[in-house]
Amino acid sequence: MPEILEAEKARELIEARALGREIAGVHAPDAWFLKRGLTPEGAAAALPGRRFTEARRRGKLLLLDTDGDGPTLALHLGMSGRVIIDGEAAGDPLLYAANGDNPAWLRFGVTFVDGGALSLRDPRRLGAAELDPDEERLGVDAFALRLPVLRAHVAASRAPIKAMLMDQARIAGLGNLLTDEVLFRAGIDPVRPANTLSDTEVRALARAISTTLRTLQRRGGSHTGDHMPAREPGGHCPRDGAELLRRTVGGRTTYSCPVHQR
DNA sequence: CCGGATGTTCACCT
DNA sequence: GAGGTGAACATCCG
Repeated sequence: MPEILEAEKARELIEARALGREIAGVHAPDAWFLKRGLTPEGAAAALPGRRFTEARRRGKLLLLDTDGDGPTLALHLGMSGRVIIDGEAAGDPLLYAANGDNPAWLRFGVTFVDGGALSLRDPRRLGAAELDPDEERLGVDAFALRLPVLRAHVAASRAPIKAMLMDQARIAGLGNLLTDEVLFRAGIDPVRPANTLSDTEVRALARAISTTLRTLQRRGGSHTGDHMPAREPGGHCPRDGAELLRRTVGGRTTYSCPVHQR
Protein backbone atom coordinates (compact mmCIF):
# COMPACT_ATOMS: atom_id res chain seq x y z
CA MET A 1 0.00 0.00 0.00
CA PRO A 2 2.76 2.49 0.50
CA GLU A 3 3.53 5.41 -1.68
CA ILE A 4 4.58 8.78 -0.36
CA LEU A 5 1.25 9.42 1.38
CA GLU A 6 1.41 6.19 3.37
CA ALA A 7 5.06 6.78 4.18
CA GLU A 8 4.10 10.20 5.50
CA LYS A 9 1.42 8.65 7.72
CA ALA A 10 4.00 6.26 9.10
CA ARG A 11 6.41 9.13 9.66
CA GLU A 12 3.77 11.04 11.59
CA LEU A 13 3.02 7.97 13.70
CA ILE A 14 6.70 7.57 14.54
CA GLU A 15 7.04 11.25 15.31
CA ALA A 16 4.05 11.14 17.65
CA ARG A 17 4.81 7.89 19.41
CA ALA A 18 8.43 6.82 19.16
CA LEU A 19 10.67 9.84 19.71
CA GLY A 20 12.63 10.06 22.95
CA ARG A 21 12.08 6.48 24.07
CA GLU A 22 15.20 4.52 24.93
CA ILE A 23 15.80 1.51 22.74
CA ALA A 24 16.31 -1.73 24.62
CA GLY A 25 16.78 -4.28 21.87
CA VAL A 26 16.53 -5.08 18.20
CA HIS A 27 14.33 -7.69 16.54
CA ALA A 28 15.92 -8.63 13.23
CA PRO A 29 15.02 -12.24 12.51
CA ASP A 30 15.46 -11.94 8.75
CA ALA A 31 18.96 -11.05 7.60
CA TRP A 32 17.71 -10.80 4.02
CA PHE A 33 15.50 -7.88 5.05
CA LEU A 34 18.57 -5.88 6.09
CA LYS A 35 20.30 -4.02 3.29
CA ARG A 36 23.60 -2.39 2.51
CA GLY A 37 25.73 -4.53 4.74
CA LEU A 38 23.58 -4.27 7.83
CA THR A 39 23.50 -7.46 9.89
CA PRO A 40 21.35 -8.44 12.86
CA GLU A 41 24.50 -8.19 14.98
CA GLY A 42 25.31 -4.78 13.57
CA ALA A 43 21.84 -3.46 14.31
CA ALA A 44 21.95 -4.94 17.81
CA ALA A 45 25.26 -3.20 18.43
CA ALA A 46 24.23 0.19 17.06
CA LEU A 47 20.75 0.89 18.38
CA PRO A 48 20.23 -0.21 22.01
CA GLY A 49 20.75 2.68 24.42
CA ARG A 50 19.85 5.22 21.74
CA ARG A 51 16.70 7.25 21.37
CA PHE A 52 15.07 8.41 18.15
CA THR A 53 15.35 12.19 17.96
CA GLU A 54 13.65 12.94 14.67
CA ALA A 55 11.40 11.16 12.17
CA ARG A 56 12.16 12.36 8.66
CA ARG A 57 11.10 11.13 5.27
CA ARG A 58 12.46 11.47 1.75
CA GLY A 59 10.09 10.09 -0.81
CA LYS A 60 9.02 6.69 0.45
CA LEU A 61 12.08 6.24 2.68
CA LEU A 62 11.59 6.72 6.43
CA LEU A 63 14.59 8.17 8.24
CA LEU A 64 14.87 7.85 12.01
CA ASP A 65 17.75 9.80 13.49
CA THR A 66 19.20 8.74 16.84
CA ASP A 67 20.85 10.76 19.57
CA GLY A 68 24.54 11.33 20.21
CA ASP A 69 26.67 9.99 17.39
CA GLY A 70 24.18 7.23 16.71
CA PRO A 71 23.18 6.11 13.24
CA THR A 72 20.12 6.98 11.19
CA LEU A 73 17.78 4.02 10.85
CA ALA A 74 16.11 3.86 7.45
CA LEU A 75 12.96 1.85 6.84
CA HIS A 76 11.44 0.96 3.47
CA LEU A 77 7.83 -0.16 3.45
CA GLY A 78 8.08 -1.95 0.13
CA MET A 79 4.74 -3.06 -1.26
CA SER A 80 3.04 -4.26 1.90
CA GLY A 81 4.98 -2.79 4.80
CA ARG A 82 3.39 -1.07 7.73
CA VAL A 83 4.79 0.57 10.83
CA ILE A 84 3.33 -0.63 14.09
CA ILE A 85 4.06 1.06 17.41
CA ASP A 86 2.97 -0.54 20.67
CA GLY A 87 0.66 -2.80 18.71
CA GLU A 88 -1.14 -0.05 16.81
CA ALA A 89 -0.70 0.42 13.08
CA ALA A 90 -0.49 3.73 11.28
CA GLY A 91 -4.25 3.74 10.89
CA ASP A 92 -4.61 2.15 7.49
CA PRO A 93 -7.00 -0.73 6.96
CA LEU A 94 -5.27 -4.02 7.58
CA LEU A 95 -4.06 -5.86 4.55
CA TYR A 96 -3.95 -9.63 4.61
CA ALA A 97 -6.26 -9.49 7.59
CA ALA A 98 -6.93 -13.21 7.38
CA ASN A 99 -3.49 -13.79 8.81
CA GLY A 100 -2.83 -10.32 10.12
CA ASP A 101 -1.07 -11.28 13.29
CA ASN A 102 1.38 -13.76 11.82
CA PRO A 103 4.49 -13.01 13.90
CA ALA A 104 6.69 -14.07 10.97
CA TRP A 105 5.65 -10.89 9.18
CA LEU A 106 7.39 -8.69 11.74
CA ARG A 107 10.57 -8.37 9.69
CA PHE A 108 12.32 -5.74 11.80
CA GLY A 109 11.73 -3.82 14.98
CA VAL A 110 13.10 -2.29 18.10
CA THR A 111 11.86 -2.75 21.64
CA PHE A 112 11.88 0.13 24.07
CA VAL A 113 13.02 0.11 27.68
CA ASP A 114 9.49 1.15 28.66
CA GLY A 115 8.16 -2.15 27.29
CA GLY A 116 6.75 -0.94 23.97
CA ALA A 117 8.00 -1.60 20.48
CA LEU A 118 8.23 -0.18 16.97
CA SER A 119 7.89 -2.83 14.29
CA LEU A 120 7.84 -3.08 10.53
CA ARG A 121 5.24 -5.63 9.50
CA ASP A 122 5.66 -6.73 5.91
CA PRO A 123 3.91 -9.87 4.64
CA ARG A 124 5.49 -9.70 1.21
CA ARG A 125 8.95 -9.03 2.60
CA LEU A 126 9.76 -6.43 -0.03
CA GLY A 127 10.60 -3.71 2.45
CA ALA A 128 13.99 -3.17 4.04
CA ALA A 129 15.91 -1.74 6.96
CA GLU A 130 19.33 -0.18 6.77
CA LEU A 131 21.59 2.16 8.72
CA ASP A 132 22.96 5.49 7.51
CA PRO A 133 21.47 5.26 4.03
CA ASP A 134 22.66 7.26 1.07
CA GLU A 135 19.82 9.76 1.06
CA GLU A 136 21.16 11.40 -2.08
CA ARG A 137 20.25 8.35 -4.13
CA LEU A 138 16.76 9.81 -3.98
CA GLY A 139 15.70 12.90 -5.86
CA VAL A 140 13.68 15.82 -4.55
CA ASP A 141 10.78 14.83 -2.34
CA ALA A 142 7.54 15.03 -4.30
CA PHE A 143 5.96 17.33 -1.71
CA ALA A 144 8.82 19.79 -2.16
CA LEU A 145 8.89 19.62 -5.95
CA ARG A 146 8.69 23.02 -7.64
CA LEU A 147 8.14 23.94 -11.26
CA PRO A 148 11.76 24.77 -12.20
CA VAL A 149 13.01 21.39 -10.97
CA LEU A 150 10.23 19.53 -12.73
CA ARG A 151 10.88 21.50 -15.88
CA ALA A 152 14.55 20.52 -15.79
CA HIS A 153 13.78 16.83 -15.29
CA VAL A 154 11.21 16.84 -18.07
CA ALA A 155 13.61 18.44 -20.51
CA ALA A 156 16.38 15.98 -19.65
CA SER A 157 14.53 12.73 -20.26
CA ARG A 158 13.19 10.92 -23.29
CA ALA A 159 11.61 8.25 -21.13
CA PRO A 160 7.81 8.00 -21.00
CA ILE A 161 6.62 10.76 -18.69
CA LYS A 162 5.18 8.16 -16.34
CA ALA A 163 8.52 6.37 -16.04
CA MET A 164 10.26 9.68 -15.42
CA LEU A 165 7.83 10.63 -12.67
CA MET A 166 8.26 7.26 -10.97
CA ASP A 167 12.07 7.38 -11.11
CA GLN A 168 12.92 7.80 -7.43
CA ALA A 169 16.35 9.20 -8.28
CA ARG A 170 14.65 12.15 -9.98
CA ILE A 171 11.49 12.69 -7.93
CA ALA A 172 11.09 10.68 -4.75
CA GLY A 173 7.71 9.46 -3.62
CA LEU A 174 5.42 8.97 -6.61
CA GLY A 175 4.38 5.35 -7.19
CA ASN A 176 2.15 3.62 -9.67
CA LEU A 177 -1.25 4.77 -8.42
CA LEU A 178 -0.32 8.37 -7.67
CA THR A 179 1.42 8.76 -11.01
CA ASP A 180 -1.60 7.49 -12.93
CA GLU A 181 -3.83 9.87 -10.97
CA VAL A 182 -1.50 12.80 -11.59
CA LEU A 183 -1.42 12.19 -15.34
CA PHE A 184 -5.18 11.64 -15.37
CA ARG A 185 -5.67 15.04 -13.74
CA ALA A 186 -3.08 16.75 -15.93
CA GLY A 187 -4.59 15.29 -19.10
CA ILE A 188 -1.29 13.85 -20.30
CA ASP A 189 -0.74 10.47 -21.96
CA PRO A 190 1.60 8.36 -19.76
CA VAL A 191 3.62 7.16 -22.75
CA ARG A 192 4.55 10.63 -24.01
CA PRO A 193 8.32 11.06 -24.00
CA ALA A 194 9.02 13.54 -21.20
CA ASN A 195 10.87 15.99 -23.39
CA THR A 196 7.94 16.33 -25.78
CA LEU A 197 5.76 18.06 -23.19
CA SER A 198 5.02 21.72 -23.86
CA ASP A 199 5.68 24.24 -21.13
CA THR A 200 1.93 24.58 -20.69
CA GLU A 201 1.75 20.85 -20.07
CA VAL A 202 4.65 20.94 -17.63
CA ARG A 203 2.87 23.65 -15.67
CA ALA A 204 -0.30 21.58 -15.63
CA LEU A 205 1.74 18.60 -14.49
CA ALA A 206 3.30 20.54 -11.62
CA ARG A 207 -0.12 21.69 -10.49
CA ALA A 208 -1.52 18.19 -10.78
CA ILE A 209 1.25 16.73 -8.64
CA SER A 210 0.69 19.29 -5.93
CA THR A 211 -3.10 19.02 -6.04
CA THR A 212 -3.10 15.23 -6.17
CA LEU A 213 -0.78 14.87 -3.20
CA ARG A 214 -2.75 17.25 -1.03
CA THR A 215 -6.18 16.04 -2.08
CA LEU A 216 -5.45 12.33 -1.72
CA GLN A 217 -3.63 12.93 1.55
CA ARG A 218 -6.77 14.58 2.88
CA ARG A 219 -8.92 11.73 1.55
CA GLY A 220 -6.76 9.13 3.19
CA GLY A 221 -4.19 7.71 0.83
CA SER A 222 -2.85 6.80 -2.58
CA HIS A 223 -5.82 4.60 -3.38
CA THR A 224 -8.40 7.43 -3.12
CA GLY A 225 -7.80 8.96 -6.53
CA ASP A 226 -10.61 10.01 -8.88
CA HIS A 227 -9.68 7.41 -11.48
CA MET A 228 -9.34 4.55 -9.00
CA PRO A 229 -12.90 3.20 -9.30
CA ALA A 230 -12.35 2.75 -13.04
CA ARG A 231 -9.04 1.01 -12.54
CA GLU A 232 -10.11 -2.36 -13.83
CA PRO A 233 -10.37 -3.90 -17.28
CA GLY A 234 -13.28 -2.27 -19.08
CA GLY A 235 -13.42 0.64 -16.66
CA HIS A 236 -14.67 3.98 -17.96
CA CYS A 237 -13.18 7.44 -17.49
CA PRO A 238 -15.09 9.31 -14.78
CA ARG A 239 -14.48 12.55 -16.64
CA ASP A 240 -15.69 11.75 -20.17
CA GLY A 241 -16.93 8.17 -20.14
CA ALA A 242 -14.39 6.73 -22.55
CA GLU A 243 -13.17 3.21 -21.90
CA LEU A 244 -9.78 3.44 -20.22
CA LEU A 245 -6.68 2.02 -21.82
CA ARG A 246 -4.81 -0.62 -19.88
CA ARG A 247 -1.15 -0.82 -20.79
CA THR A 248 2.25 -1.46 -19.26
CA VAL A 249 4.31 1.70 -18.97
CA GLY A 250 7.55 1.93 -17.07
CA GLY A 251 7.08 -1.70 -16.14
CA ARG A 252 3.83 -1.10 -14.31
CA THR A 253 0.17 -1.62 -15.10
CA THR A 254 -1.12 1.72 -16.34
CA TYR A 255 -4.66 2.99 -16.81
CA SER A 256 -5.30 6.13 -18.84
CA CYS A 257 -8.05 7.83 -20.79
CA PRO A 258 -7.59 7.87 -24.58
CA VAL A 259 -9.84 10.92 -24.90
CA HIS A 260 -8.57 13.53 -22.46
CA GLN A 261 -5.02 12.27 -21.84
CA ARG A 262 -3.07 13.21 -24.95
C1' DC B 1 -4.52 -22.88 -11.42
C1' DC B 2 -3.23 -18.30 -13.09
C1' DG B 3 -2.55 -13.52 -13.08
C1' DG B 4 -1.99 -9.49 -10.63
C1' DA B 5 -0.97 -6.39 -6.64
C1' DT B 6 0.64 0.62 -3.80
C1' DG B 7 8.27 -1.22 -4.70
C1' DT B 8 13.16 -1.83 -5.62
C1' DT B 9 17.03 -3.94 -7.71
C1' DC B 10 19.49 -6.33 -11.09
C1' DA B 11 20.68 -8.91 -15.30
C1' DC B 12 20.30 -8.58 -20.04
C1' DC B 13 19.08 -6.35 -24.44
C1' DT B 14 18.63 -2.59 -27.93
C1' DG C 1 24.69 6.20 -21.27
C1' DA C 2 19.59 5.79 -21.58
C1' DG C 3 15.92 3.12 -21.28
C1' DG C 4 12.95 -1.16 -21.95
C1' DT C 5 11.76 -5.91 -20.34
C1' DG C 6 11.48 -9.55 -17.29
C1' DA C 7 12.73 -11.73 -13.10
C1' DA C 8 13.16 -12.05 -8.24
C1' DC C 9 11.57 -11.30 -3.62
C1' DA C 10 6.66 -13.68 -0.58
C1' DT C 11 1.89 -13.74 0.10
C1' DC C 12 -2.82 -13.18 -0.63
C1' DC C 13 -6.92 -12.48 -3.54
C1' DG C 14 -10.32 -12.87 -7.29
